[in-house]
Amino acid sequence: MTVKTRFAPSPTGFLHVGGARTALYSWLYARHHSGTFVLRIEDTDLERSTQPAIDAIIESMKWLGLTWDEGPYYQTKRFDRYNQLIDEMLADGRAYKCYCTQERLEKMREEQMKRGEKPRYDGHCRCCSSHHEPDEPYCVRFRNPDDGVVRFHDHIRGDVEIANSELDDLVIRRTDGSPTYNFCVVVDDYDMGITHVIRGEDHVNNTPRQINIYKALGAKVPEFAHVSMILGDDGAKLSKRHGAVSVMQYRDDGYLPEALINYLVRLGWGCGDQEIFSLDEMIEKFSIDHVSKSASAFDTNKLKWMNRHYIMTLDPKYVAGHLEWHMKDQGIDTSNGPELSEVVKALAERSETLKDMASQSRYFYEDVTDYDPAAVKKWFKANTGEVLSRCLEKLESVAEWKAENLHHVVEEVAAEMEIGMGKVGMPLRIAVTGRGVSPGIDVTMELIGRDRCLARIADARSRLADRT
RNA sequence: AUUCCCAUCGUCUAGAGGCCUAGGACGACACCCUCUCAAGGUGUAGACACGGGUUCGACUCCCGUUGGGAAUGCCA
Repeated sequence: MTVKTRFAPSPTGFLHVGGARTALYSWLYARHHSGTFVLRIEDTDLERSTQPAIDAIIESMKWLGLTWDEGPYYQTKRFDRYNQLIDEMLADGRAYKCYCTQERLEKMREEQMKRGEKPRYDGHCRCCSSHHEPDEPYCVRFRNPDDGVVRFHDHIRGDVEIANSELDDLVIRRTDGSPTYNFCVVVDDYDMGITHVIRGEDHVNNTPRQINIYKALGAKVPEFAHVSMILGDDGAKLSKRHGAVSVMQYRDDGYLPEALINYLVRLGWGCGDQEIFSLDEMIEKFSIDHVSKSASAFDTNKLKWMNRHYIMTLDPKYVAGHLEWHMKDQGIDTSNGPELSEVVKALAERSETLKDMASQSRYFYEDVTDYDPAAVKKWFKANTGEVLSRCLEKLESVAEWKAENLHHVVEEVAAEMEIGMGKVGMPLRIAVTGRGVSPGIDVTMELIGRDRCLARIADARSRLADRT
Protein backbone atom coordinates (compact mmCIF):
# COMPACT_ATOMS: atom_id res chain seq x y z
CA MET A 1 0.00 0.00 0.00
CA THR A 2 1.39 3.35 -1.00
CA VAL A 3 1.18 6.02 1.61
CA LYS A 4 -0.93 9.04 0.81
CA THR A 5 -1.27 11.94 3.21
CA ARG A 6 -2.83 15.35 3.00
CA PHE A 7 -2.87 18.77 4.50
CA ALA A 8 -6.35 20.23 4.62
CA PRO A 9 -6.50 23.76 6.01
CA SER A 10 -9.64 25.81 6.10
CA PRO A 11 -8.98 29.19 4.50
CA THR A 12 -10.36 31.34 7.27
CA GLY A 13 -7.02 32.95 8.07
CA PHE A 14 -3.31 32.83 7.37
CA LEU A 15 -1.24 29.71 7.79
CA HIS A 16 0.06 29.80 11.34
CA VAL A 17 3.00 27.87 12.76
CA GLY A 18 0.78 25.18 14.27
CA GLY A 19 -0.76 24.41 10.91
CA ALA A 20 2.65 24.60 9.28
CA ARG A 21 4.03 21.97 11.63
CA THR A 22 1.09 19.68 11.00
CA ALA A 23 1.64 20.15 7.28
CA LEU A 24 5.35 19.45 7.72
CA TYR A 25 4.74 16.21 9.61
CA SER A 26 2.24 15.09 7.06
CA TRP A 27 4.60 15.98 4.24
CA LEU A 28 7.55 14.25 5.93
CA TYR A 29 5.51 11.13 6.49
CA ALA A 30 4.61 10.95 2.82
CA ARG A 31 8.14 11.69 1.67
CA HIS A 32 9.65 9.19 4.12
CA HIS A 33 7.46 6.46 2.68
CA SER A 34 7.89 7.64 -0.91
CA GLY A 35 4.19 8.36 -0.89
CA THR A 36 1.94 11.11 -2.15
CA PHE A 37 1.11 14.39 -0.45
CA VAL A 38 -2.15 16.16 -1.20
CA LEU A 39 -3.19 19.75 -0.54
CA ARG A 40 -6.88 20.27 -0.03
CA ILE A 41 -8.67 23.48 0.82
CA GLU A 42 -11.60 22.93 3.18
CA ASP A 43 -13.81 25.80 2.24
CA THR A 44 -17.26 24.47 2.99
CA ASP A 45 -17.84 27.40 5.32
CA LEU A 46 -18.85 29.88 2.64
CA GLU A 47 -19.12 32.68 5.17
CA ARG A 48 -15.63 32.59 6.56
CA SER A 49 -13.50 31.30 3.69
CA THR A 50 -11.64 33.95 1.71
CA GLN A 51 -9.47 34.08 -1.39
CA PRO A 52 -6.68 36.06 0.34
CA ALA A 53 -6.47 33.31 2.92
CA ILE A 54 -6.20 30.67 0.20
CA ASP A 55 -3.44 32.69 -1.48
CA ALA A 56 -1.59 33.15 1.80
CA ILE A 57 -1.72 29.45 2.59
CA ILE A 58 -0.36 28.50 -0.81
CA GLU A 59 2.33 31.17 -0.66
CA SER A 60 3.37 29.94 2.80
CA MET A 61 3.55 26.32 1.70
CA LYS A 62 5.71 27.29 -1.24
CA TRP A 63 8.00 29.45 0.87
CA LEU A 64 8.48 26.57 3.29
CA GLY A 65 9.17 24.21 0.42
CA LEU A 66 6.31 21.86 1.28
CA THR A 67 5.50 20.77 -2.22
CA TRP A 68 2.34 18.83 -2.93
CA ASP A 69 1.80 16.16 -5.55
CA GLU A 70 -1.94 16.60 -5.93
CA GLY A 71 -4.27 19.51 -5.56
CA PRO A 72 -5.07 21.96 -4.37
CA TYR A 73 -8.52 20.45 -4.27
CA TYR A 74 -11.44 22.60 -3.20
CA GLN A 75 -14.38 21.20 -1.32
CA THR A 76 -16.70 23.79 -2.76
CA LYS A 77 -16.13 22.18 -6.15
CA ARG A 78 -17.25 18.81 -4.87
CA PHE A 79 -20.69 19.65 -3.54
CA ASP A 80 -22.41 17.45 -6.14
CA ARG A 81 -20.49 14.44 -4.95
CA TYR A 82 -21.34 15.07 -1.27
CA ASN A 83 -25.00 15.63 -2.05
CA GLN A 84 -25.22 12.52 -4.16
CA LEU A 85 -23.93 10.47 -1.22
CA ILE A 86 -26.21 12.22 1.24
CA ASP A 87 -29.23 11.51 -0.95
CA GLU A 88 -28.28 7.85 -1.07
CA MET A 89 -27.99 7.74 2.68
CA LEU A 90 -31.28 9.53 3.04
CA ALA A 91 -32.94 6.97 0.81
CA ASP A 92 -31.93 3.96 2.84
CA GLY A 93 -32.07 5.47 6.32
CA ARG A 94 -28.38 5.93 7.07
CA ALA A 95 -29.32 9.59 7.34
CA TYR A 96 -32.58 11.38 8.03
CA LYS A 97 -34.22 14.77 7.69
CA CYS A 98 -34.33 16.88 10.80
CA TYR A 99 -36.93 19.63 11.18
CA CYS A 100 -35.92 20.77 14.65
CA THR A 101 -35.72 24.52 15.07
CA GLN A 102 -32.73 26.33 16.50
CA GLU A 103 -34.91 27.34 19.41
CA ARG A 104 -35.74 23.76 20.27
CA LEU A 105 -32.10 22.72 20.02
CA GLU A 106 -30.91 25.55 22.20
CA LYS A 107 -33.56 24.90 24.81
CA MET A 108 -32.69 21.21 24.81
CA ARG A 109 -29.01 21.90 25.30
CA GLU A 110 -29.74 24.28 28.12
CA GLU A 111 -31.86 21.75 29.95
CA GLN A 112 -29.33 18.99 29.49
CA MET A 113 -26.60 21.20 30.90
CA LYS A 114 -28.82 22.01 33.83
CA ARG A 115 -29.32 18.33 34.51
CA GLY A 116 -25.54 17.82 34.45
CA GLU A 117 -25.61 15.94 31.18
CA LYS A 118 -23.44 16.27 28.12
CA PRO A 119 -25.47 18.32 25.63
CA ARG A 120 -26.35 16.36 22.50
CA TYR A 121 -29.07 15.89 19.96
CA ASP A 122 -31.85 13.62 21.22
CA GLY A 123 -32.77 12.00 17.92
CA HIS A 124 -36.17 13.66 17.91
CA CYS A 125 -36.59 13.53 14.13
CA ARG A 126 -35.28 10.01 13.63
CA CYS A 127 -38.74 8.67 12.87
CA CYS A 128 -41.03 11.65 12.36
CA SER A 129 -39.96 12.89 8.94
CA SER A 130 -43.21 11.97 7.22
CA HIS A 131 -45.37 14.36 9.23
CA HIS A 132 -43.91 17.41 7.55
CA GLU A 133 -44.93 19.52 4.60
CA PRO A 134 -42.76 19.03 1.48
CA ASP A 135 -41.57 22.65 1.54
CA GLU A 136 -40.75 22.77 5.23
CA PRO A 137 -37.04 23.52 5.74
CA TYR A 138 -34.86 20.74 7.10
CA CYS A 139 -31.28 19.70 7.54
CA VAL A 140 -29.88 16.19 7.24
CA ARG A 141 -28.45 14.25 10.14
CA PHE A 142 -26.29 11.16 10.10
CA ARG A 143 -27.81 8.28 12.02
CA ASN A 144 -25.09 7.33 14.46
CA PRO A 145 -25.10 3.80 15.93
CA ASP A 146 -26.60 3.62 19.42
CA ASP A 147 -24.52 0.89 20.94
CA GLY A 148 -20.99 -0.33 21.08
CA VAL A 149 -17.73 1.53 21.21
CA VAL A 150 -15.56 3.09 18.55
CA ARG A 151 -11.92 2.21 18.86
CA PHE A 152 -8.99 3.42 16.85
CA HIS A 153 -5.27 3.34 17.10
CA ASP A 154 -3.73 6.79 16.92
CA HIS A 155 -0.11 6.76 15.79
CA ILE A 156 0.74 9.50 18.25
CA ARG A 157 -1.70 8.98 21.06
CA GLY A 158 -2.06 5.23 21.11
CA ASP A 159 -5.41 3.50 21.54
CA VAL A 160 -8.43 5.74 21.88
CA GLU A 161 -11.95 4.57 22.46
CA ILE A 162 -15.32 6.16 23.03
CA ALA A 163 -18.81 4.75 23.51
CA ASN A 164 -21.35 5.39 20.80
CA SER A 165 -23.75 6.46 23.51
CA GLU A 166 -21.58 9.57 23.89
CA LEU A 167 -22.07 10.51 20.26
CA ASP A 168 -25.15 12.08 18.73
CA ASP A 169 -26.57 12.37 15.23
CA LEU A 170 -24.56 15.11 13.62
CA VAL A 171 -25.76 17.41 10.88
CA ILE A 172 -24.20 16.49 7.54
CA ARG A 173 -26.18 18.88 5.35
CA ARG A 174 -27.32 22.28 6.43
CA THR A 175 -30.75 23.73 5.80
CA ASP A 176 -29.23 25.80 3.01
CA GLY A 177 -28.14 22.60 1.29
CA SER A 178 -24.41 22.83 1.95
CA PRO A 179 -22.64 19.79 3.40
CA THR A 180 -20.73 20.09 6.64
CA TYR A 181 -17.10 19.52 7.50
CA ASN A 182 -17.31 16.21 9.34
CA PHE A 183 -18.98 14.64 6.35
CA CYS A 184 -16.84 16.25 3.66
CA VAL A 185 -13.52 15.23 5.20
CA VAL A 186 -14.59 11.63 5.30
CA VAL A 187 -15.80 11.62 1.72
CA ASP A 188 -12.70 13.44 0.52
CA ASP A 189 -10.22 11.25 2.36
CA TYR A 190 -12.12 8.24 1.04
CA ASP A 191 -12.34 9.45 -2.57
CA MET A 192 -8.75 10.64 -2.62
CA GLY A 193 -7.46 7.42 -1.15
CA ILE A 194 -5.81 9.00 1.87
CA THR A 195 -4.13 6.27 3.89
CA HIS A 196 -2.88 8.35 6.81
CA VAL A 197 -4.77 11.26 8.27
CA ILE A 198 -2.30 13.47 10.12
CA ARG A 199 -3.99 16.51 11.59
CA GLY A 200 -4.42 18.69 14.64
CA GLU A 201 -5.30 17.43 18.08
CA ASP A 202 -8.61 19.28 18.06
CA HIS A 203 -9.94 16.55 15.78
CA VAL A 204 -9.42 13.66 18.17
CA ASN A 205 -12.96 14.07 19.41
CA ASN A 206 -14.34 14.12 15.88
CA THR A 207 -12.56 10.96 14.83
CA PRO A 208 -14.99 8.39 16.30
CA ARG A 209 -17.99 9.96 14.61
CA GLN A 210 -16.04 10.18 11.38
CA ILE A 211 -15.16 6.51 11.68
CA ASN A 212 -18.87 5.77 11.95
CA ILE A 213 -19.41 7.64 8.71
CA TYR A 214 -16.61 5.71 7.00
CA LYS A 215 -18.34 2.53 8.03
CA ALA A 216 -21.72 3.75 6.85
CA LEU A 217 -20.12 4.55 3.51
CA GLY A 218 -18.53 1.14 3.34
CA ALA A 219 -15.14 2.82 3.17
CA LYS A 220 -11.87 1.60 4.57
CA VAL A 221 -10.97 3.55 7.70
CA PRO A 222 -7.57 5.24 7.33
CA GLU A 223 -4.83 5.44 9.92
CA PHE A 224 -4.85 8.46 12.20
CA ALA A 225 -2.25 10.61 13.93
CA HIS A 226 -3.23 13.66 15.93
CA VAL A 227 -0.56 16.26 16.44
CA SER A 228 -0.71 18.35 19.59
CA MET A 229 -1.01 22.09 19.47
CA ILE A 230 1.62 24.79 19.74
CA LEU A 231 1.48 27.28 22.59
CA GLY A 232 3.01 30.75 22.89
CA ASP A 233 6.27 31.50 24.75
CA ASP A 234 4.27 31.87 27.94
CA GLY A 235 2.50 28.53 27.66
CA ALA A 236 -0.81 30.15 26.76
CA LYS A 237 -2.68 29.39 23.59
CA LEU A 238 -0.98 30.95 20.58
CA SER A 239 -2.56 34.21 19.48
CA LYS A 240 -1.69 37.53 17.83
CA ARG A 241 -0.74 38.73 21.27
CA HIS A 242 2.41 36.61 20.98
CA GLY A 243 3.67 38.60 18.00
CA ALA A 244 4.41 36.50 14.97
CA VAL A 245 2.08 33.55 14.42
CA SER A 246 1.75 33.38 10.67
CA VAL A 247 4.38 31.78 8.49
CA MET A 248 4.63 34.84 6.27
CA GLN A 249 5.30 36.99 9.31
CA TYR A 250 8.39 34.91 10.02
CA ARG A 251 9.60 35.52 6.51
CA ASP A 252 9.05 39.24 6.94
CA ASP A 253 10.84 39.18 10.28
CA GLY A 254 13.96 37.81 8.63
CA TYR A 255 13.87 34.07 9.16
CA LEU A 256 15.05 31.55 6.60
CA PRO A 257 12.61 28.80 5.64
CA GLU A 258 15.31 26.25 6.53
CA ALA A 259 15.39 27.59 10.09
CA LEU A 260 11.63 27.61 10.57
CA ILE A 261 11.29 24.11 9.16
CA ASN A 262 14.10 22.76 11.33
CA TYR A 263 12.71 24.49 14.40
CA LEU A 264 9.24 23.17 13.73
CA VAL A 265 10.33 19.59 13.16
CA ARG A 266 12.13 19.59 16.51
CA LEU A 267 9.19 21.18 18.30
CA GLY A 268 7.30 18.08 19.29
CA TRP A 269 9.72 15.53 17.98
CA GLY A 270 13.25 14.43 18.77
CA CYS A 271 15.78 12.01 17.40
CA GLY A 272 18.42 11.34 20.00
CA ASP A 273 20.54 14.42 20.61
CA GLN A 274 20.34 15.78 17.11
CA GLU A 275 19.18 19.38 16.69
CA ILE A 276 20.11 20.26 13.15
CA PHE A 277 18.47 18.39 10.31
CA SER A 278 18.78 18.91 6.61
CA LEU A 279 15.63 18.24 4.65
CA ASP A 280 16.98 14.88 3.53
CA GLU A 281 17.86 13.90 7.08
CA MET A 282 14.40 14.85 8.26
CA ILE A 283 12.79 12.74 5.58
CA GLU A 284 15.05 9.86 6.42
CA LYS A 285 14.72 9.99 10.20
CA PHE A 286 11.24 11.34 10.85
CA SER A 287 8.89 8.95 12.52
CA ILE A 288 5.33 9.89 13.40
CA ASP A 289 5.23 7.40 16.29
CA HIS A 290 7.83 9.46 18.14
CA VAL A 291 5.96 12.73 17.96
CA SER A 292 5.23 14.14 21.39
CA LYS A 293 1.74 13.76 22.79
CA SER A 294 1.78 16.96 24.79
CA ALA A 295 1.45 20.53 23.61
CA SER A 296 4.68 22.47 23.16
CA ALA A 297 5.53 26.10 23.72
CA PHE A 298 7.04 28.07 20.88
CA ASP A 299 10.47 29.38 21.89
CA THR A 300 11.49 32.29 19.70
CA ASN A 301 14.97 32.28 21.26
CA LYS A 302 15.70 28.85 19.97
CA LEU A 303 14.30 29.75 16.56
CA LYS A 304 16.71 32.70 16.48
CA TRP A 305 19.58 30.44 17.34
CA MET A 306 18.66 28.11 14.50
CA ASN A 307 18.17 30.99 12.13
CA ARG A 308 21.67 32.24 12.88
CA HIS A 309 23.00 28.73 12.45
CA TYR A 310 21.56 28.59 8.95
CA ILE A 311 22.67 32.11 8.12
CA MET A 312 26.20 31.08 9.08
CA THR A 313 26.30 27.70 7.39
CA LEU A 314 24.21 27.97 4.23
CA ASP A 315 25.87 29.15 1.02
CA PRO A 316 26.36 32.93 1.36
CA LYS A 317 25.11 33.43 -2.18
CA TYR A 318 21.87 31.68 -1.29
CA VAL A 319 21.47 33.68 1.90
CA ALA A 320 22.22 36.84 -0.07
CA GLY A 321 19.21 36.09 -2.21
CA HIS A 322 16.97 36.23 0.82
CA LEU A 323 18.85 39.23 2.21
CA GLU A 324 18.22 41.15 -0.97
CA TRP A 325 14.49 40.95 -0.29
CA HIS A 326 15.02 42.61 3.07
CA MET A 327 17.37 45.24 1.68
CA LYS A 328 14.68 46.26 -0.76
CA ASP A 329 12.14 46.10 2.02
CA GLN A 330 14.22 48.58 3.99
CA GLY A 331 14.85 50.78 0.98
CA ILE A 332 18.58 50.18 0.76
CA ASP A 333 20.01 50.44 -2.76
CA THR A 334 22.63 47.71 -3.13
CA SER A 335 23.70 48.55 -6.66
CA ASN A 336 26.62 50.67 -5.47
CA GLY A 337 28.71 48.80 -2.94
CA PRO A 338 30.11 45.37 -2.07
CA GLU A 339 28.74 42.02 -3.22
CA LEU A 340 25.81 41.09 -1.03
CA SER A 341 27.24 37.64 -0.41
CA GLU A 342 30.39 39.29 1.02
CA VAL A 343 28.19 41.25 3.40
CA VAL A 344 26.54 37.99 4.42
CA LYS A 345 29.95 36.49 5.19
CA ALA A 346 30.93 39.49 7.29
CA LEU A 347 27.69 39.75 9.22
CA ALA A 348 26.52 36.14 9.44
CA GLU A 349 27.59 35.42 12.99
CA ARG A 350 26.33 38.74 14.31
CA SER A 351 22.82 38.66 12.86
CA GLU A 352 19.95 36.75 14.37
CA THR A 353 17.71 37.58 11.45
CA LEU A 354 18.05 38.83 7.89
CA LYS A 355 16.05 41.85 8.89
CA ASP A 356 18.76 42.71 11.43
CA MET A 357 21.43 42.00 8.89
CA ALA A 358 19.87 44.38 6.41
CA SER A 359 19.66 47.23 8.88
CA GLN A 360 23.21 46.49 10.08
CA SER A 361 24.61 46.74 6.59
CA ARG A 362 23.41 50.22 5.67
CA TYR A 363 26.83 51.84 5.91
CA PHE A 364 28.16 49.56 3.17
CA TYR A 365 25.85 51.23 0.71
CA GLU A 366 24.90 54.60 2.14
CA ASP A 367 26.83 57.62 3.41
CA VAL A 368 27.41 57.99 7.13
CA THR A 369 25.70 61.10 8.36
CA ASP A 370 25.44 60.61 12.11
CA TYR A 371 27.60 58.99 14.74
CA ASP A 372 26.24 56.92 17.58
CA PRO A 373 26.56 59.36 20.52
CA ALA A 374 27.27 56.64 23.07
CA ALA A 375 30.11 55.25 20.97
CA VAL A 376 31.54 58.73 20.41
CA LYS A 377 31.43 59.46 24.12
CA LYS A 378 33.23 56.26 24.94
CA TRP A 379 35.90 56.19 22.25
CA PHE A 380 36.59 59.69 20.94
CA LYS A 381 39.42 60.88 23.19
CA ALA A 382 42.04 63.62 23.14
CA ASN A 383 44.35 61.59 20.93
CA THR A 384 41.71 60.51 18.45
CA GLY A 385 42.62 63.23 15.98
CA GLU A 386 46.17 61.96 15.86
CA VAL A 387 45.00 58.36 15.57
CA LEU A 388 42.86 59.19 12.58
CA SER A 389 45.57 61.25 10.94
CA ARG A 390 48.14 58.51 11.22
CA CYS A 391 45.66 55.93 9.95
CA LEU A 392 44.70 58.11 7.05
CA GLU A 393 48.28 58.66 6.05
CA LYS A 394 49.10 54.98 6.05
CA LEU A 395 45.83 53.92 4.47
CA GLU A 396 46.37 56.27 1.56
CA SER A 397 49.54 54.44 0.66
CA VAL A 398 48.22 50.91 1.09
CA ALA A 399 49.05 49.09 -2.11
CA GLU A 400 46.13 46.74 -2.21
CA TRP A 401 42.88 47.45 -0.33
CA LYS A 402 42.70 44.08 1.40
CA ALA A 403 41.64 43.21 4.95
CA GLU A 404 45.07 41.77 5.72
CA ASN A 405 46.87 44.97 4.74
CA LEU A 406 44.36 47.15 6.53
CA HIS A 407 44.86 45.08 9.64
CA HIS A 408 48.59 45.86 9.51
CA VAL A 409 47.87 49.57 9.40
CA VAL A 410 45.85 49.37 12.60
CA GLU A 411 48.60 47.33 14.23
CA GLU A 412 51.30 49.74 13.16
CA VAL A 413 49.50 52.82 14.40
CA ALA A 414 48.79 51.12 17.73
CA ALA A 415 52.44 50.17 18.06
CA GLU A 416 53.74 53.60 17.08
CA MET A 417 51.51 55.39 19.55
CA GLU A 418 52.02 52.68 22.16
CA ILE A 419 48.30 52.19 22.68
CA GLY A 420 46.01 49.16 22.42
CA MET A 421 44.45 48.03 19.18
CA GLY A 422 41.05 49.02 20.48
CA LYS A 423 42.10 52.64 20.86
CA VAL A 424 42.82 52.68 17.14
CA GLY A 425 40.14 50.33 15.88
CA MET A 426 37.21 51.91 17.63
CA PRO A 427 37.64 55.52 16.49
CA LEU A 428 38.25 54.16 13.03
CA ARG A 429 35.09 52.07 13.24
CA ILE A 430 33.01 55.05 14.27
CA ALA A 431 34.49 57.19 11.52
CA VAL A 432 33.84 54.60 8.87
CA THR A 433 30.47 53.17 10.00
CA GLY A 434 29.07 55.77 12.37
CA ARG A 435 28.59 53.01 14.90
CA GLY A 436 30.32 51.30 17.76
CA VAL A 437 29.43 47.88 16.40
CA SER A 438 30.49 46.24 13.16
CA PRO A 439 32.41 43.23 11.88
CA GLY A 440 36.20 43.30 12.24
CA ILE A 441 37.46 46.76 11.31
CA ASP A 442 39.73 45.33 8.61
CA VAL A 443 37.01 43.49 6.67
CA THR A 444 34.60 46.33 7.31
CA MET A 445 36.93 48.77 5.65
CA GLU A 446 37.70 46.41 2.84
CA LEU A 447 34.01 46.05 2.04
CA ILE A 448 33.24 49.75 2.32
CA GLY A 449 36.04 50.41 -0.13
CA ARG A 450 39.08 52.65 -0.29
CA ASP A 451 37.61 55.92 -1.46
CA ARG A 452 34.64 55.87 0.88
CA CYS A 453 36.82 54.97 3.85
CA LEU A 454 39.37 57.69 3.22
CA ALA A 455 36.66 60.28 2.78
CA ARG A 456 34.84 59.19 5.92
CA ILE A 457 38.00 59.23 8.04
CA ALA A 458 38.92 62.68 6.79
CA ASP A 459 35.39 63.81 7.54
CA ALA A 460 35.58 62.42 11.08
CA ARG A 461 38.86 64.23 11.66
CA SER A 462 37.43 67.54 10.62
CA ARG A 463 34.36 67.01 12.77
CA LEU A 464 36.71 66.45 15.70
CA ALA A 465 38.56 69.63 14.88
CA ASP A 466 35.28 71.54 14.85
CA ARG A 467 34.50 70.36 18.35
CA THR A 468 37.68 71.68 19.93
C1' A B 1 -21.71 19.51 33.49
C1' U B 2 -20.10 15.28 30.63
C1' U B 3 -16.63 12.66 27.49
C1' C B 4 -11.82 12.39 25.46
C1' C B 5 -6.66 13.76 25.62
C1' C B 6 -2.10 15.40 28.09
C1' A B 7 1.93 15.82 32.29
C1' U B 8 10.82 14.94 32.40
C1' C B 9 15.23 21.27 33.80
C1' G B 10 12.36 28.25 32.51
C1' U B 11 11.65 26.20 27.11
C1' C B 12 12.20 22.04 23.21
C1' U B 13 13.36 17.21 24.00
C1' A B 14 16.32 11.92 25.00
C1' G B 15 14.20 7.94 27.76
C1' A B 16 10.37 1.51 24.84
C1' G B 17 11.23 -1.64 33.49
C1' G B 18 17.60 -2.29 35.42
C1' C B 19 22.12 1.36 30.57
C1' C B 20 19.61 7.20 34.97
C1' U B 21 24.02 9.73 40.21
C1' A B 22 18.04 11.27 34.34
C1' G B 23 21.42 12.78 28.56
C1' G B 24 21.39 16.82 24.77
C1' A B 25 19.84 21.69 22.87
C1' C B 26 17.97 26.89 23.53
C1' G B 27 18.05 30.41 27.31
C1' A B 28 20.67 32.04 32.04
C1' C B 29 25.34 32.58 34.67
C1' A B 30 30.87 32.33 34.91
C1' C B 31 35.52 32.01 32.62
C1' C B 32 38.67 31.84 28.03
C1' C B 33 39.40 34.21 23.26
C1' U B 34 39.13 39.43 21.62
C1' C B 35 39.69 46.14 17.96
C1' U B 36 33.47 46.62 19.14
C1' C B 37 29.43 43.33 18.78
C1' A B 38 29.02 38.59 17.90
C1' A B 39 30.62 33.77 16.87
C1' G B 40 33.58 29.90 19.08
C1' G B 41 35.59 27.12 23.43
C1' U B 42 35.20 25.46 28.64
C1' G B 43 32.38 25.12 32.89
C1' U B 44 28.07 25.99 36.60
C1' A B 45 22.98 26.06 38.18
C1' G B 46 18.47 23.67 36.60
C1' A B 47 13.42 18.51 35.81
C1' C B 48 10.84 12.91 36.26
C1' A B 49 3.43 17.14 39.23
C1' C B 50 1.54 14.28 43.74
C1' G B 51 -0.25 9.65 46.15
C1' G B 52 -1.00 4.61 45.92
C1' G B 53 -0.15 -0.08 43.69
C1' U B 54 2.40 -4.11 40.16
C1' U B 55 7.63 -5.80 40.28
C1' C B 56 13.60 -8.29 42.95
C1' G B 57 13.68 -3.29 40.59
C1' A B 58 9.78 2.08 38.01
C1' C B 59 10.90 8.40 34.71
C1' U B 60 9.16 4.08 32.16
C1' C B 61 3.30 -0.33 33.53
C1' C B 62 -1.77 0.17 36.34
C1' C B 63 -5.21 3.11 39.48
C1' G B 64 -6.42 7.63 41.74
C1' U B 65 -5.49 13.04 42.89
C1' U B 66 -4.11 17.66 41.14
C1' G B 67 -3.20 20.77 37.15
C1' G B 68 -3.71 21.86 31.84
C1' G B 69 -6.15 21.25 27.02
C1' A B 70 -9.99 19.74 23.56
C1' A B 71 -14.90 18.34 22.17
C1' U B 72 -19.97 18.48 23.20
C1' G B 73 -22.06 23.97 16.57
C1' C B 74 -26.79 23.81 10.78
C1' C B 75 -17.52 26.28 12.47
C1' A B 76 -13.48 23.68 10.50
